[in-house]
Amino acid sequence: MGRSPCCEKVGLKKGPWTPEEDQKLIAYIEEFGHGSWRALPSKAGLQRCGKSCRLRWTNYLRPDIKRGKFSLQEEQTIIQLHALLGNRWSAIAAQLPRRTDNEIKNYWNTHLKKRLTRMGIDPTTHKPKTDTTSGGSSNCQYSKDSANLSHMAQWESARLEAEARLVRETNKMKVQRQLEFESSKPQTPARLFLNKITPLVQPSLPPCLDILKAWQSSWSKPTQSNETLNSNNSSRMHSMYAMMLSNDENLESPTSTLNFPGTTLLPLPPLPVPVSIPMTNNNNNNNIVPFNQVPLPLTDNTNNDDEIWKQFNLTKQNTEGDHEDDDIMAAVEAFRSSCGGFDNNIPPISSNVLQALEDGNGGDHENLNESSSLMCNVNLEENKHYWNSILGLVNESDDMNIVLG
DNA sequence: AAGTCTACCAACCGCCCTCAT
DNA sequence: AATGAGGGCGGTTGGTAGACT
Repeated sequence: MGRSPCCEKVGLKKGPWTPEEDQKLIAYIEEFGHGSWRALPSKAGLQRCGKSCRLRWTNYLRPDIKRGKFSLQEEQTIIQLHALLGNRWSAIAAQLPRRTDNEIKNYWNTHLKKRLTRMGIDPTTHKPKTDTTSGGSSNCQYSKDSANLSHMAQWESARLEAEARLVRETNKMKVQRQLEFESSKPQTPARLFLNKITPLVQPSLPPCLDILKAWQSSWSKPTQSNETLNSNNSSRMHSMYAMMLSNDENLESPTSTLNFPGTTLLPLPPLPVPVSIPMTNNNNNNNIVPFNQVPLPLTDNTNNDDEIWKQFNLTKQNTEGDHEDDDIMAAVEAFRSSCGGFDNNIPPISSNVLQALEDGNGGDHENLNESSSLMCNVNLEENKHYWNSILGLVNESDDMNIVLG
């Protein structure tokens, strides 16, 4: 026995909304709020089902929706989060202020997915597609490049997950404090959610700082060992190919500190010092901060990633076998140790992303330890090679586009 | 100019989850 | 515990506009 339909379908209009219908819906909601969606159409004088009204409002009519072209930063965020969360569009949307899950989903399907595919990356797994039908040295080189990309992705994935856990750990303490604080002052209005989020006051922090910081660290700092890289474990790819993918448009981003200046590899400029975002930005929010804007609890702008991973490995040894989340917690501990404690002003990350991470999308935990040692073993020459390889891949991709186009 | 193809995206559909009863 | 309402979510469809032949 199936569910009864949400409304009588007979006589109800379907298809595109007219401006008059939009106006009716807006006027009603602005005056009375949506209340029960099922009851709304008749009250508002609309020949639509409640579900249709809800979709129209949440995906199109809400005043706090940002429309138009996605920025490079947004693209990067989508790809990163998709790699972590898969097709959990609502969770991804929660990290992109003023974008709806539907819009992100469409953008993924029509733009990003194709771009990934064109780059030889499986958009589902975020792994490089392996071509077993052909051989040759160029393919060997490509495999190595892909492996390097994977290793970078492992690092990023680990960082993202560790960050999320780190912030959550901090928030457990903060929520309690905040509740205590809130109970001592008048209640603020509940936040409106755009797919459960609201537009946020953008902090001045450069987006994706965490990832870029990690990149800069791995790039700029020679490491101690020359152990061979193990390339058989691929992981998810994040912003490094987001930049590659964006190459067919404009690599210059107002927020990116990374550039591909032709074929010349230039040192990356120093990143700004992370600034703390106040726990309560503005008055009425749930302290949700875009995923990519959660600052690392760094106390200065020195490069401490190597130290982090040293600490990580030490902690890992001490906690091995305790829990499936040991890797993450070890990383958290490493952060904690290297940073000299938590920054008390770290904002929380939205719960759905954290939940998604916890729900099993941290499936690469087992790679964390390996990726840590891998990253520690990447030497400067290999990093140079890595970036040159990316340039090569990007150029190759462009050439292919020209030929195919 | 007309027909066809392609990309885009708003909207729909059906399943799932939560909550109240 | 079972049931149903309400709403959220992700996959898919279909209309439309622009590009191409």
